[in-house]
Amino acid sequence: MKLTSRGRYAVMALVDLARFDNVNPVSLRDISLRQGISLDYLEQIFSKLKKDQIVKSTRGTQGGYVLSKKPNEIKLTNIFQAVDEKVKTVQCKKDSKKGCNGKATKCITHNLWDELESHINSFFEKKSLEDLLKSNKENRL
Amino acid sequence: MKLTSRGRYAVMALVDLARFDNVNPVSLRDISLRQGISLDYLEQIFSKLKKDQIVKSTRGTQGGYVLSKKPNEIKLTNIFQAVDEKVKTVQCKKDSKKGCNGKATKCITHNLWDELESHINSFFEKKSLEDLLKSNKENRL
DNA sequence: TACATACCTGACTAAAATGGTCAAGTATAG
DNA sequence: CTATACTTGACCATTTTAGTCAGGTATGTA
Repeated sequence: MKLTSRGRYAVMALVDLARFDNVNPVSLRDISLRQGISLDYLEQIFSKLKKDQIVKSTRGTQGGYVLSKKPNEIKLTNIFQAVDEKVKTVQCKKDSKKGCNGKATKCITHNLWDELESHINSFFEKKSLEDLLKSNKENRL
Repeated sequence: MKLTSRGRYAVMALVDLARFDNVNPVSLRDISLRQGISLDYLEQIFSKLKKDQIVKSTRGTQGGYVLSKKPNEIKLTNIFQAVDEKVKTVQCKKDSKKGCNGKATKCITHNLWDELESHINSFFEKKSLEDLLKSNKENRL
């Protein structure tokens, strides 16, 4: 089980964005330079973030991205969901041949993964962008 | 972020094993048939479990595997560790070019992943094979 | 002793996911 | 009208996953 770097980049970029969008929109180019993430890759990620209305965009010179909500309203769940970084443990739906179809007869460990999933998600649901900003006040890059 | 099926199979197989090893060793062939997991794949998995002393093996006719500890002494952490199913969130060690080398200058989200990791691991450390056996008493396959 | 059973080992592979790059746009501020 | 910056979609190399396959080796039983 591992986290992909897409999810990590998304969070890094948004924290960066939250720090700098006070006045003007922030360009991906700036984020790319500051965080060391490929510009092209950032564009992919932000198109997803936009589709889920986590950020808004302005085109043209001086354009860029802005958060569409307040930092404390953006939870990690939202971010991960947007970039397809979902916590998926079991996919028993397909294995219907061997008893686990998610309905009547569950495989022996089915409940376990359900529990795990909600355990992880509860972590993501509590943490907001604001929390990350705060914990970075001291430990500033 | 997802769990691989190797980890899932390992847990399924061990629960199965725990249920049937009261008298004789359990052959992988039986587990394979009951759980619908390829025998060859099971062998790979059990060689790892054996290396970490979670199971013991007996060769020859009537041979098979037995747990080397009591079900309540086998935590999920142990199982996952054995089959290389480790929770790894960030690998910042290599990205040393951009500030995060895990030491002095951490990347903005470094602490976050550390927190996440221990949150997940605490779940795995609490759950033992015995817990799974119990919760399967009612919900028996 | 032979043979079937079951563990043991390592090489190999198809398919999917990951982590990007590249190319060709479109919109807009100045 | 031009530079900037978002937008879209195709493409690709590498790695990981989830196995398969082909050989073993050990051992209880007949």
